[in-house]
Amino acid sequence: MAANSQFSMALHILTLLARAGDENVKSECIAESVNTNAVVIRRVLSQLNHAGLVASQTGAFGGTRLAKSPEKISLCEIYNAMACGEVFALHAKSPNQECPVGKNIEAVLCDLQKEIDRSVGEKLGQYTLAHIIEKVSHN
Amino acid sequence: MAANSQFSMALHILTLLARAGDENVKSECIAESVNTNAVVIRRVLSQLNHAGLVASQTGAFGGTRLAKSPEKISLCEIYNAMACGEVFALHAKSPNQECPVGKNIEAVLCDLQKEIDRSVGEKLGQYTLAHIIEKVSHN
DNA sequence: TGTATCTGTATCAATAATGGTTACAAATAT
DNA sequence: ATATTTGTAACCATTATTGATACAGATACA
Repeated sequence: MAANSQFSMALHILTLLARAGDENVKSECIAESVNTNAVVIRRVLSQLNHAGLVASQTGAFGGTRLAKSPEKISLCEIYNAMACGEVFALHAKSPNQECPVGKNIEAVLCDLQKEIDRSVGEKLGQYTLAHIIEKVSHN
Repeated sequence: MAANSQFSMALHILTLLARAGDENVKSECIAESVNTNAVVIRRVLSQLNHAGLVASQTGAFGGTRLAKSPEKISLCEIYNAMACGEVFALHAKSPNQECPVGKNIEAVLCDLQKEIDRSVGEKLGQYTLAHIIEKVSHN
């Protein structure tokens, strides 16, 4: 497949967990809603775990639940947890350093990239998981 | 290769064209500065052509030059010309429509995606090619 | 203690996107 | 006419994502 849909999956998963409250939710159960394989879900959950957004338990009656309340989880946190990368990529191979443009363009692009990424983070930071849950419930 | 660096290449190319003024620049010449193949450059130029940002001439002494002054080319126009897609992707496969979350999450994500993309466009729209040229020259 | 259950992760296959390369038709200046 | 240059098609290599199987380790419970 092509484009990275992990952020979308993460929002879907977190919405499901929020609705389950304190209950542990199994990856198999989440996979049914997302319509994919349970391992794909566990891979996303692993990243959300490391970011401290969810808590998982192994063993019988194990599963995953939210580690923070939905109001305290910003979409920016989720986006960063998934390490989705940047809005645009820099040159694949370094440009010709003997050309005045080639020599300087990388630094300029890098600054621009950081600014755009920061802008996306700020925009995402305006919303929390609670907002998403509310919109999903109102449709 | 992995990430899409066409927007970076486009900015590099347009900066080179701006410096050449009225002169036609050959794809081979641009390729040397970008450190890639001339066909890769012509592929990017083709998109910039369709967007009306550059004008190309075939034949001997042909090449490409800017179609508008750098002050009148916003980074948003360039970004859109490259059709780089979206900041994040929606679900690869449609979620389970029998699940209340699966049924509604797609529309919510689609709205969010549009809002984030619009935000990126606005941020990029704050700059023009002239800004990039100036920064490249000042380093 | 033994069993069933569930996570975490390694591994492999399938698909798709990007970039690099060669090739060649069409256009154009001289 | 000839040389030059663009515009594309076609193909390959590399890489990222997703999907799937397998299994070790953890855990609840009888």
